[in-house]
Amino acid sequence: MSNQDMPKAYDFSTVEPKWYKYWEENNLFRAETVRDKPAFSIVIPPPNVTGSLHMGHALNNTLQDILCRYKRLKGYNVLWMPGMDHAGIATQNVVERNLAAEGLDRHQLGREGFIERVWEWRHEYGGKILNQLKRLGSSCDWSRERFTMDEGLSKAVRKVFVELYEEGLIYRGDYIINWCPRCRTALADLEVDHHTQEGNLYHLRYPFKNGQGHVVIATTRPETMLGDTAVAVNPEDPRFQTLGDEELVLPLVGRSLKIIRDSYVDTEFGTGVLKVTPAHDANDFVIGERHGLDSIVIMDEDGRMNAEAGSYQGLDRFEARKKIVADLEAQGFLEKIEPYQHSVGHCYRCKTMIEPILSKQWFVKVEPLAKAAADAVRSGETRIVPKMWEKTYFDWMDNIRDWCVSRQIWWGHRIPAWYCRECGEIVVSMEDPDQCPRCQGELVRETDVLDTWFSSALWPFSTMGWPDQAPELDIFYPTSVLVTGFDILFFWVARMMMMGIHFMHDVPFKDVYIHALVRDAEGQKMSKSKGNVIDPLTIMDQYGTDAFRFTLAAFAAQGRDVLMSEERVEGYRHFVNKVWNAARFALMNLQDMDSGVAVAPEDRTSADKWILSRASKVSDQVSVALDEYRFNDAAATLYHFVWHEFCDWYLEEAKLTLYGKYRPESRPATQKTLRDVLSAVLKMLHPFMPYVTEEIWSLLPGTEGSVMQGGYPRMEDWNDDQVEAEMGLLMETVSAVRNIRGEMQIPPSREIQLRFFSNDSDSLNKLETQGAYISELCRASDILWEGSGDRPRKAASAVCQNVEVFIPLEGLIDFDFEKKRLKKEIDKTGKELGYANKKLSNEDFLTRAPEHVVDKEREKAKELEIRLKKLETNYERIVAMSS
RNA sequence: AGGCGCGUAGCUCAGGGGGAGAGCGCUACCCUGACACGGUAGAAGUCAAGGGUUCAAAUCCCUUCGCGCCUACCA
Repeated sequence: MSNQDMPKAYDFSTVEPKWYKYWEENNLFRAETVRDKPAFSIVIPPPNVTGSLHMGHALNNTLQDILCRYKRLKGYNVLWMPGMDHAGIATQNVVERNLAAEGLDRHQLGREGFIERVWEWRHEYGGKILNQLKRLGSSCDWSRERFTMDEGLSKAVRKVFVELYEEGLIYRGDYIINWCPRCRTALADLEVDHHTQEGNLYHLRYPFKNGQGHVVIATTRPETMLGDTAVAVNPEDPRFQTLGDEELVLPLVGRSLKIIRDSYVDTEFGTGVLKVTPAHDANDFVIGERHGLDSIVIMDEDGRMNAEAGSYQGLDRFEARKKIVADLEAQGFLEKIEPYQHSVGHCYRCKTMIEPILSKQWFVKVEPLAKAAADAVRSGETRIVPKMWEKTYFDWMDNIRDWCVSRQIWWGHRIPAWYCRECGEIVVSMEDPDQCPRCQGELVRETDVLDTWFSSALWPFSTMGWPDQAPELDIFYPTSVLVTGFDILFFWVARMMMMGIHFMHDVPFKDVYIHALVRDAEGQKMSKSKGNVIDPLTIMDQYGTDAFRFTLAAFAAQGRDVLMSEERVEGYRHFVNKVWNAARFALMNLQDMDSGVAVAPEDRTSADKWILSRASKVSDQVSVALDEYRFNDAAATLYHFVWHEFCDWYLEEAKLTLYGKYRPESRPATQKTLRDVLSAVLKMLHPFMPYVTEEIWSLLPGTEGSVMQGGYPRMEDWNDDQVEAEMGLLMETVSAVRNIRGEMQIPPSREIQLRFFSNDSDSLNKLETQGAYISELCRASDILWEGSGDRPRKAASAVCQNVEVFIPLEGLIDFDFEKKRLKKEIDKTGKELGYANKKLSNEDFLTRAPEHVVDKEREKAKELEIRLKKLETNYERIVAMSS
């Protein structure tokens, strides 16, 4: 393919589709179970089977892909383990909705039938997100794709459950849990979202049994009074010191209530009297335990009142509230209702208001696991990046509560526990038991399934074949890094730490890189309900995957949220196009290149040596940035280098040699330089923009295979500070002349004369050897290298380091304007000099500041002084001219 | 209620003790044989406010104000 086939504008839509297929067909993402290369491994945060790609996924997976592609270039044996999560409640909800559309519900199908339907759904519609990840360019090893409900992972889950049970770290008990009446399941504390909302504080009168008055209690949930088994006051509260052992009568119910003393009661809140409902409030439950109170559950799993609620049985909890309040009022037990704002828990899946209910659930005793997990971070075995998240992690680990792992749904890992009908024995085992080992009685299996996060907690080792012996475990565990958002730090990261350490005796990852959340341009969290969601697929359709990925990387600064806006993506689309056109230029000029030709250092022009030196430094900087997860730095470094050094300066200079205008004999060396630097650029950019770099690579002469093969560019030999300084002066000079041209409104077509003066013959000589560049880049027809001597009288001037340049342009220069321009320069230089001198005259600065800082300041002052003198001389000359 | 983070150019953000930066936008000139998704040049900031530490503070510490987030059992 020649440049004639390369369109002027990069068209991602024709380029992108072919390459992903090529990569997959050539197994370029395949991890090997060999040990002759260093290993680098990442497990993907498994997306939900129900999920579709959103901005969070796009950021998360782009960053992982950048690391994986970068490490592959660096010669690592890379495993990026992909897979999906069965997402218990979410998936069950989706399938139940589909059933509802057919007029069915899951109970009509029965457990087996329903689960079958879920599997059908999973195979037919689930996991479309994986194709979206491919669209994004994710270089996962798809041959190893796993699912949290597949056979191997189910085995791992069962083994972990059984072992923890045998170790006494899993138990079953009555506990107050968060109940979602819509999902009809228990939820872990973490699965409850609290938001403040408007409610009422109801003040109720509870009369004394002896008929002598009443106490007033305050509650936000009056319907729970039906389950009250005591009333509590603070033992320190002076208002209740005279209270004896009188009992109260619970209104509407007639039950006798003791008055207990408990320091939990806040004397400041409400009336200082607390109704105690152990079965429906987490705090009351604790108080009930302390005082040996009865617990009366008054609701069923739908949130309707049960038989314990007497005449209210069958009413929904909110209807019951209305009716109870009305009845209390009618009977004179309602003192007042005041509006009250309070925080109420909602199901994180379906947003239904949760109800705390006492019930029998399975728990993991996590304190010992959490302690080990915290210690592993404290000791540095696992590093959390950025470090600020460590504190959050420790706070949670140190105050952790037991983890309720049973869920009353059907889709998930069914708990491997059996109950004996005869003797009540509980059997937990790897193999399904036939009969009770104690009394040979009939066993029934637990109907609950495990929390989805139970299986994802095992992800780093279950995906690699555990509990079987698998070479992957030896080679790739612990994984190198986990890339994730902080929103699942507790749900997932913390639990993987606990399980990994406990079962693998080693941390699951060496680094945890926590990236930002993606928000919209206003800083709002993107959510469907707010309607501010930007769909990554739409963005990719419009701007191309490479531009999108580069945008994500460029704005993924540590500890900051990413505000996504389309303008930015558009900006980086321009960058992709710039890269494309730089390649187009290169290909036009490399047609006749002899790849085999030997190039000696002296064959190269200064510009060649300069760009090689710059590329060398940039490759180091990008490397260091990526090693430290500073994706935005890496992206910015590349952007600046490619656009503002390679394109703006090098290509312009290379044109002279390539077109035979300057050192035509260096053409082969410049061709080789151009090719080599472009090739290095493609490799460095490849992790960020895989598609366009692969396309250009395939067109570039002298390349073979994929851009991701053959290693990261090694260019340390090209480092050359001297040539960089030389080119620095050239660029400064050219910019100074262009500045004058611009400010003086000298038309670009107008050629000018330049006259250089300097008492430093070395600098002048070096510039002179590059006179051709200067004349081309400044559009100067005539350059005089004068060293010392009389400065031209009618000319604009500039000072660049130790060189002065004059542009004699009688008739074109507005001398008043030149006067103003020079004055501005003089003021600026004078100000800087004053500042430097002030520092240098400060005795404390001279004695206390480090020597190199003082030296630098002295040097600066000296340079500024010389510069100022020259500027002033030139200024006076102009003044003399115009008077 | 505690904890964390953030206030830097018109916008979006880097930087994080010794010369205020980038992208976009804006202004002027230019379709020069890679690119107008482009080129050259330019204007633009009391680095939220106040105090402290230091020879030196946008940067470290404290306070205040504004914004965001996380955690929590005030009925």
